[in-house]
Amino acid sequence: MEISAKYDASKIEEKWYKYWIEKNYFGSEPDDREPYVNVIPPPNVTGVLHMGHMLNNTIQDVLVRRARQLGKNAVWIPGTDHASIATEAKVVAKLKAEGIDKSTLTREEFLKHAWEWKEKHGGIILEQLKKLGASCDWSRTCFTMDEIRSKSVIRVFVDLYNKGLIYRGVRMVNWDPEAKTAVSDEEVIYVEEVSKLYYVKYRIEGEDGFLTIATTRPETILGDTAVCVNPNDDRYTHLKGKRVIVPMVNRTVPIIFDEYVDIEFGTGCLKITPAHDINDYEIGIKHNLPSIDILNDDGTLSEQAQLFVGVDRFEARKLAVEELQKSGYLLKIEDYTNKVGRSERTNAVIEPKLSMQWFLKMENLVKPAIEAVNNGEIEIIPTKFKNVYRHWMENVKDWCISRQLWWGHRIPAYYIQGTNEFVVAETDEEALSLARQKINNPNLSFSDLHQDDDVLDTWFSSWLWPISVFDGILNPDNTEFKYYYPTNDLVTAPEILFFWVARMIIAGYEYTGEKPFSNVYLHGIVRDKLRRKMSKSLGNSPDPLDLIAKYGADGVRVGMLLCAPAGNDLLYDDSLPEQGRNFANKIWNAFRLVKSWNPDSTIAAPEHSILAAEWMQNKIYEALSQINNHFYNFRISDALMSVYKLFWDDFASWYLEIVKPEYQKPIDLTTYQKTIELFKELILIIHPFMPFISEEIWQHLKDEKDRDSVVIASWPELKPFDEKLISDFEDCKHIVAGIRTIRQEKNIPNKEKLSLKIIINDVYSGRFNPIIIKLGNLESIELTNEKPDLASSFLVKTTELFIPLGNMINKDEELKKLENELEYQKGFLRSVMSKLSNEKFVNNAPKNVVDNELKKKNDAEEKIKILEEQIDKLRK
RNA sequence: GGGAGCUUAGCUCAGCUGGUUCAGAGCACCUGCCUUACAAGCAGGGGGUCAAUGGUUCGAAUCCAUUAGUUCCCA
Repeated sequence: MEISAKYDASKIEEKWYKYWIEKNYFGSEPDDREPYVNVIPPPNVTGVLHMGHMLNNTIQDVLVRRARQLGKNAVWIPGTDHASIATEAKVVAKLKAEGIDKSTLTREEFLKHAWEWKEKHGGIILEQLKKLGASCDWSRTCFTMDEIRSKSVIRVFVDLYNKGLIYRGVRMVNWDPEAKTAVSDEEVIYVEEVSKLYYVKYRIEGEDGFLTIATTRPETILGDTAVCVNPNDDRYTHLKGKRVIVPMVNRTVPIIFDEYVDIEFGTGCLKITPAHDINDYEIGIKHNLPSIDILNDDGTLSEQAQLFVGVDRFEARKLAVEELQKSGYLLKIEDYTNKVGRSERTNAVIEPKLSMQWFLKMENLVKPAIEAVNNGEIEIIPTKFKNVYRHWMENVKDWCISRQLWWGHRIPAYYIQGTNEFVVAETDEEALSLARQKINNPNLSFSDLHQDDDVLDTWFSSWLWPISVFDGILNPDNTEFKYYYPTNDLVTAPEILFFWVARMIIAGYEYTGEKPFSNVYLHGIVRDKLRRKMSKSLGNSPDPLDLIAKYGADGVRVGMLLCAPAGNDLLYDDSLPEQGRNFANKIWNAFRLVKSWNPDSTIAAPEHSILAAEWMQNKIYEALSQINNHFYNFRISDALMSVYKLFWDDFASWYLEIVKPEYQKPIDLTTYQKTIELFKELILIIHPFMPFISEEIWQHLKDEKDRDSVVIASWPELKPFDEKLISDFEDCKHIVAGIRTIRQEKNIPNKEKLSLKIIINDVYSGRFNPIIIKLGNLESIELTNEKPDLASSFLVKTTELFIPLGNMINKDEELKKLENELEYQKGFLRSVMSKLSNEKFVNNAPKNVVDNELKKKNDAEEKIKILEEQIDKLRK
């Protein structure tokens, strides 16, 4: 069989993914095994796969595949999120491009377009995840707006309302004038921007004097209802009880006194616009001021502004400045840097705006969720995020859950026309019946009811995700929910710790009385080399599918993981997937080598091969114990690094080099079979990280006893390993390296055989001498008491080794080498002695530490003695 | 303004409750090799006063304090 020297991932990935799906290896049904359950953080229906998804889903897939190999009933639930604002914006834009304005459509017509759009684009990411090798149970794919999930959301809303936890109220909200909806605090991004600070004079009523205020938003002067100074500010105490005239609109408003005002900032005099600033709003309530809302929903000025009506707020700012300048009220303009809030979705500047919204009371809901993380029932990894979580939860504010959009779950509140009453119900029928009771009118008809026009925040559906994917809200007694819930590991980015994770924990305790998952694993954000976030606008994000095509899915997975310790950002660079691809190629070539061998049952296994196999087996168990431990601690990149070194360094560079037969010579059957066994164990450990190449090779190596696919084959069982044997082999490696170094120094070709003399002592076991002979290409190893003449020497621990080289020896060079080594050892001994001669150290330090220092002392003295003898001998 | 974190080799990071050879890994780098599994490779090698200062201790990269730089969260 002809096997390519270069591993070509593109040839096999699709084939094996199809095979896994056909065999339904990723499917799961409740049974008597222990379940292992992860839910995908549902990607947005508007999105396409980006690097963040690659990292997130690679980590999940590694965890799920390993759990499956560990014999658990593993299931990974995929799905998507309807993303109210983002999707509505996309659909509006698409319609606009087709010449259709949203305002000309009815709600039903618009939703029809939205669903069409969703059907067409909504599943793209999930399809792309298959290319990555994601082992999701696709038959369980959910969508936050499908029937079960929608009904669950409505059920929960009604329930919380009936519990008195949902209320309707006028509040200052973050208004996105572009999307024309309120957004939550978490969806506002504050960025420092350069703007201007305008100093404006307000005439004091009935006097000639002025008060000067400083503002960044002169257009809001039109909505001023007071001017405020600090009562401790001596400059203004004489103004008590006076009023000022607001420029442009000539309204008189009171001068009020409140310690909120910072005496140092600006002029120490603050204009108060309760309708358009959260702090002003609170002062307004405290001082009983009226609110004048000068803005329309789209960010243009309203009738109430009196001036610039219908003009956009930023244009109005310019006009206001001109007007103030003309009338002489503008004193000066300064450059000023302040933080401006922008909508995460539309990037529009957020307006604080008073409006009627729905809120969820959080105060009591968060309590069990705080407790669960405090007492470790839910672990957050890395733990530093526990603080962040606690801080947010303890200062949580009521959640504004309504959005002025059409795409989403419509709020199930029905207003009874002609009254100020409303009812909240899961269905139209129930609403009607409740409404009839409420106003005591049995003749009320459905046409007298009007359902709230708003929809719920998208997070109000995703916070139920681990429950609702198993229909646990509507049917809490169903078998699947009982079997699969609570889930195990939630893998996501720290960005959505509050948006999503915290709220899922809250919902978990409120609706199931249990945690929704045991571990929250937060990974970093994928950035470019300059630490910039990957973004479309910067153009610094590679297309993941291109990367998969170029480096193979396995290569990309390894690349993402190698550099992604928990909670640390990943600085993406093409060299990462390249390293992954190279690793795949290494595995491939090791396979090619083994495949090329011709086993011969008539040959006896050479001693070096038997020893190598024994060592390799122990080494695998040693590594496996580390790898298992890394997994236990969610140190996925460390686990991968251990696998990488185990395969590349130990198996390929050492083991295979030892057992490799001479060119075109057959290999003994025992070694051949043992090599295949070891290779298979390695493939099993590699599989979670590199599913495709591991399957390809498994298919070639497996025999009748083995499972049909590596996907369902068991993770190797950890067995005890011989640490002394492993450490003896380390000595053997050092000896081989010592020989190679001498070859390189003296320019001795590998083909030329050498001999090695080892001075007999109590510590050197000689156990791996046959291996040293093979790898060092030695004629012989001779154990002796005589230090030979004309030989190059080196030390491994306290064992002296010599390679006789006759007249190739340069005495001066050898002397110099030995003297350098001697100097180093003497210095080392001095530092050890300084510890040992310190009485306090000897008396206070634990015995094992002191003993260790004594051993270091003895070793150093031994080495010094050896080196001095060698130097003496050379000098003679 | 409040809070949290980070600062260890050129880069990205390990280093658990202070004490295994005056600190490890991967990548990068340097030197020599196209040695029929792999140049997407092999063999060998160099490189860090652990941000600074002070303290606790027999002993500090590790604990404490201060300072500087930096990132994030909240307002």
